[in-house]
Amino acid sequence: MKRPVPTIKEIAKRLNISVSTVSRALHNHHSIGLRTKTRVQELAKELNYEPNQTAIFFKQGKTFTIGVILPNLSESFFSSAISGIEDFAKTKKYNVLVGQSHDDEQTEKQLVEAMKTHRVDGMLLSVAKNTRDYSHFDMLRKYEIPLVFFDSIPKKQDIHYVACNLENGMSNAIHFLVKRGHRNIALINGPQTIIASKERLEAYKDALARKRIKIDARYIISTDLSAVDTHKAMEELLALKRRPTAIITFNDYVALDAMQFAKRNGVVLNEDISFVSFANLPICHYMENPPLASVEQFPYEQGNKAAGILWDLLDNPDKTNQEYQKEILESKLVIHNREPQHPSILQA
Amino acid sequence: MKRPVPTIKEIAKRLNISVSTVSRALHNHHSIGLRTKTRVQELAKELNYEPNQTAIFFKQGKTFTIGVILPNLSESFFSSAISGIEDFAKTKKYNVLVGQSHDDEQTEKQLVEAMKTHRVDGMLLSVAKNTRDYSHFDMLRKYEIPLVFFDSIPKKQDIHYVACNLENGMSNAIHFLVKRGHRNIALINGPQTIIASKERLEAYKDALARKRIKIDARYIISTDLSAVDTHKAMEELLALKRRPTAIITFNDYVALDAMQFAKRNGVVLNEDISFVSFANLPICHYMENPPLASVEQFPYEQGNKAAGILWDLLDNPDKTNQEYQKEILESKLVIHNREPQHPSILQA
DNA sequence: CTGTTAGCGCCTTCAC
DNA sequence: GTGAAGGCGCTAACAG
Repeated sequence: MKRPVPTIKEIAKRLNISVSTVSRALHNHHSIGLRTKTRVQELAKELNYEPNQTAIFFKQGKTFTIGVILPNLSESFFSSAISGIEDFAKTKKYNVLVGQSHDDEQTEKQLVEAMKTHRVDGMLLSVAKNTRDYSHFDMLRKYEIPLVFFDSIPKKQDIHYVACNLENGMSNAIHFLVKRGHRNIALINGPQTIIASKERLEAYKDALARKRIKIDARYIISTDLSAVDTHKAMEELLALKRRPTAIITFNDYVALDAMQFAKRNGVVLNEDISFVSFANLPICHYMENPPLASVEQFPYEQGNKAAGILWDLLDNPDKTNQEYQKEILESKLVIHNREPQHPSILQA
Repeated sequence: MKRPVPTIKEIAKRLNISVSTVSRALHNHHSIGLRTKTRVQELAKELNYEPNQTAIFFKQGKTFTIGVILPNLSESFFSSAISGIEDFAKTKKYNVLVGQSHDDEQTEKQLVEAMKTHRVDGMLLSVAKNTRDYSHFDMLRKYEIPLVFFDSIPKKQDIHYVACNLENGMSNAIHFLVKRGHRNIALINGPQTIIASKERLEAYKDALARKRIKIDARYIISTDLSAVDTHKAMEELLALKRRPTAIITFNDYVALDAMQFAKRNGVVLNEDISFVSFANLPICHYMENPPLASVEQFPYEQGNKAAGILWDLLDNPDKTNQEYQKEILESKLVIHNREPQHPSILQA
């Protein structure tokens, strides 16, 4: 025979006072006499009273939950980002619902739908690689569910977002390489359909131009980021008469694939060809010949800021469809040293 | 001037029928005439009616949300596990709340508390490395919130859990090494305080015994899993007169640290000393000299099964404190080939 | 200072 | 086949 879960009603009955008094007493409302207040609070403690959140969610029309949809937690970029989000959410007593789109548009849409149904107060989203249609984002707007993008941003007006400007990082990267005597610098880029590739490409061109280095179209290759495609790209580059002496890759994974291929084809890594990439994965610290440097994109900070913007929107719902907040972090080139930065460990 | 969000009340008013009729019509209740049913459903569609989940949560006293607390999403083990959880949850229309304890007991407790407050229907948890006190788990039991552990299990009776039996994997590993002629096989283990270390140690001893190899205490070293501690362990091992020719490490990260140290000290990896580890990180595929093999612990499956058990408990709440469900997967040795298994890519 | 009351959206007896 | 009414737990407007 278990006692029913205590409610304010229960407390009220036991104390022969009204529920509203109990409610106010529990909230330390000033209009409640000290005597009753303490009586209520003591009984509440004694009964292990805890407000029923579902009732409060209902009443307030809020769930104190934000939804986060991102491509893939297995990428350290995103697991860092979610830490940034989580840490912010914690300070605001918000909880975090996650969903992985696995870079699939359909899955992304389903997740958006599921989270809308669950009535999250707002959402953070990093767009899946193959998402072309943005109707689910418009839908959220119609429902006035604030949405803040981070890292992977749709080509779309009037959105809130946090992203990392790659120009600076790319410019640093080129500068770094040129200073080391490189003039033949290739770029293994991602698919042309995604914004991130465009940005890299433009930054690459700009940076070379500023160094007065002529752009060679054969040095610029788009891939779908798969290992095979990267290998093909490398094959092309290695076959060139004027072989590049340095290669900048879309991200560290691509760099790994590229380097693996190069090595198998007799290239001495970072001597014959130097590599620089984007993202700065922790595993680079374990490699014998990691890319010489990576452009850091601050995932933790992006997540954290995105959550901050969302928080701001939740606070001022009117803003949601008015002023669009954009936050742009500056990327930065990180020269790799070989000392291992230990990734957080233990898996038991 | 925006219309209010449509409710069944609204629909009822417009159709001049009662809310209960609307409610039943929307649920396809048999006692509702076809005419009214379709009228209701059409209007509902037209108004874009959607039931207010928070109201339903409230009414049903459920949130259709499960909480997942794990040490660290940055470990690929856990990001796989969460995929397993997410995939299961999706089939049951459950959502997943996540929290990272960062292997800290206090954080873990706070997360448990926060999720309890949020009224998750149940929780999945992988215990933080330094958690000694289990009062938060008992607390959940008192609140009758079902809890299923996975991977990292507390030393505690009467719990539901999914774990991976390391015996098989360890036995395979030893067999693998012995077959290659090794007799001097060391173990760099984790901290003695955690169960996972104990399991490994016992399995190691058993497996050696079965091979009739005498156990040398100097071959067994406990570390706190940090890089420095691993390096120290390696130093000790390398200093032995009878140097080990093979080393089994607690996990891949430890293996990486150990190998890095060994290499710097002139050891030719996997020739002078062969390495075998636990976990099978994807990055191993990119290494020039990865551990020869890893004991796979099936994180996706563990997460998936744990979610399944939780689902079962949610369905039969009486079970929660009665039959304790334990699911034990068999670990398996995976011989590394060098072909890259591409980790899911893109970060833009 | 405290109590009364209404109502959030939905579901579910119970009654017609 | 349909409607009326009550209630889930909590808050807040209004009334003393």
